[in-house]
Amino acid sequence: MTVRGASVKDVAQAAGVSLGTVSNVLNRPERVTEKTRSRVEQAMRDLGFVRNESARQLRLGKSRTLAYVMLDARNPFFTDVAAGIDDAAEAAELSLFLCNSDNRARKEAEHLEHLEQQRVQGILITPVDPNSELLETVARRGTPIVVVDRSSNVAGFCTVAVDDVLGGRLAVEHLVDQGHERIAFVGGPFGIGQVADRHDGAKAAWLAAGRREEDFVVLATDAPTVADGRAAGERLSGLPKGRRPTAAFCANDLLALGLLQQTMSTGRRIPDDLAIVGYDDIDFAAAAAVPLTSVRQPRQQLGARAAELVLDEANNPQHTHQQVVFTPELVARASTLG
Amino acid sequence: MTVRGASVKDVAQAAGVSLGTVSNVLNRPERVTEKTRSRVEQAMRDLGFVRNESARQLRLGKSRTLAYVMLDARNPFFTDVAAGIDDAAEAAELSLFLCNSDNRARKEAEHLEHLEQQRVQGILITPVDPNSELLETVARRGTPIVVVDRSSNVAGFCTVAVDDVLGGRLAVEHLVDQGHERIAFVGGPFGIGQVADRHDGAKAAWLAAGRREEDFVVLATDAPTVADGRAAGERLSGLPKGRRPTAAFCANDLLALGLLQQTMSTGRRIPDDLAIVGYDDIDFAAAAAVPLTSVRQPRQQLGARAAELVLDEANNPQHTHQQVVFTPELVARASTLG
DNA sequence: TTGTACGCGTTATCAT
DNA sequence: ATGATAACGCGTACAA
Repeated sequence: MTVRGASVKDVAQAAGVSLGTVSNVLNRPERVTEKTRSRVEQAMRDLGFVRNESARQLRLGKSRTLAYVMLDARNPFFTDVAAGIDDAAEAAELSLFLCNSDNRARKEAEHLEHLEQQRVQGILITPVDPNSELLETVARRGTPIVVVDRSSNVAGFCTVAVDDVLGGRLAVEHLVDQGHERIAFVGGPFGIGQVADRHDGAKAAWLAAGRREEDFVVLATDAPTVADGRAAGERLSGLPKGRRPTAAFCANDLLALGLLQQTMSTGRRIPDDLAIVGYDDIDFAAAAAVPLTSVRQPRQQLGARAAELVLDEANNPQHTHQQVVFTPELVARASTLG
Repeated sequence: MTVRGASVKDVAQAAGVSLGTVSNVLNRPERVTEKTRSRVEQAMRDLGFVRNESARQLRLGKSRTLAYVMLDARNPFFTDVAAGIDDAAEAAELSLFLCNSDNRARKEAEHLEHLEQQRVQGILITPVDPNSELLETVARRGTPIVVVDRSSNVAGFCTVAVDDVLGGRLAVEHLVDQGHERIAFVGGPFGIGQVADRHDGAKAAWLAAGRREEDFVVLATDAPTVADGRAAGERLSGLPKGRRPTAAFCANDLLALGLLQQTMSTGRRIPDDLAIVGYDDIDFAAAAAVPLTSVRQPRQQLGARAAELVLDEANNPQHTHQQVVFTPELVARASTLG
């Protein structure tokens, strides 16, 4: 019964109606008699008819799709952002496609170009490099773009970000308040803007508090992952006791959780032997064995707001670009509170 | 300079060549003189030309896309599976789009239909209900489908799964080996096949070990999340000491981590006061403060194998459907080892 | 290199 | 209410 790739024509023929009627059944069912409509629908089922979105889009000029190009699909922070976007997309009756750039510029570029060629309604992206030319080019060519979780020097699109410098500052001010006199910053690579900003805010706060530069120890990691957090923990343990920091601020919660686990597994206690502050406040942070103090970003809101902006650009001719900056917030928990 | 939606025609005109030549520049650049080619390319840049994937696809009949419809994009297990798929997609030079059904049949159906209409090369899916008619229908209409992490009674597509009944059994046999005489199963909703199978395997193993049915306590949860794991922990604490299980097997690691955290936060010790076994062996499991014993599924392999199968179905006329079942493996860690 | 038929659904027009 | 027909959107492939 089923025919590979039945078209509207085939359906019309099978149902004994004209092509226009089939189209009406699909797009304006109220104009068709109950009886003929059900006959057409039966024919569609019999033939296994599937509307060809390409042909449709070609005619209509736009798709019903939004896309989010994620920096790291395995980091809960980004999937939470995606959830915020998804809610907004659903409300607008669009489907959301998630693409993972996996922190690689090449893959990101391929996704961007592919999406652009698909004529998606808009692209949300947490880019490897927010100042990349390609972003600007794609925006200029006409696809609405919103950069999520980064601001950018480049014009041509909206950005929705959280003030990472401030976040770094909040973390360190908290540690200073707790009386720490030597701390570590754990994070990397510094090519990731979020990491660099958090570091800069942290260091500035440290110096502003009158602490010494040499008491701000930087432990650079290859990637902001749990595994690297554990590795950083091993390096910390290796330091002579006198030079060992009493607290660590990690560029994200994955690093913090790795560090926390490594520290506890060697019998040291948190926060007595080492206080830890993370960043992002992912669900796993509060659920850690020693609940993690973390800098919270409004991640779902970040996504939702970004989606709003991209839809506005897609639909509102009066749209003007804007840079939204949310304020992070420190959530103090047991990992720093004696 | 940039014109909204310049087409090959516009480019041809601007470059002073024919439409066919532009097409050649795009698809068979070697057939075009260096000189005209660069002239055409310059025109493309000037006009901001973007290839229209719809028109292309319409002509070629297929897309360069693979899609994975995930049951829960926020569960690390599924993002790990997605990573496995992504590697395979990349090797085949296809882009992978991730869609999140968020465990809702309606959303899943919309994604499926949309993807089908897009004529994606294949759909990988961890379905809400592997026996749903829609899956079979989509497969019958011609889109290659592979069901991931579930087997199905329905014919018409390949499945790649892990033996969840066996997984449940391994978990409980381990607990029996450790001498536990009363255990809890934490999981739900039971409408999720994975949950039901793990429960069934667990219970069967318990009875097979000669333990009593009433010593197998079921704590049903609303969702397999960290928050629900914590809630289950509170219910456990509420049981009178004599009737309280000494071990818990959780339907996934999220539940286990929640339970672990709640237990420790009330000063009880793991595994002395409560032994815990999780399921999936996500990265966070080993990184928990008390490293979690868990049933490991080969999640990246699961994804990679599924991608292979869907590509085989898409490209090999001799393709025959197959049901692949991987074997899970218990990874014993401190959360059960005294 | 060029010209042109083609893929397929949408929409409009005129006729029945 | 439905039929018949054609123009359209745009890139591709192939004959000339």
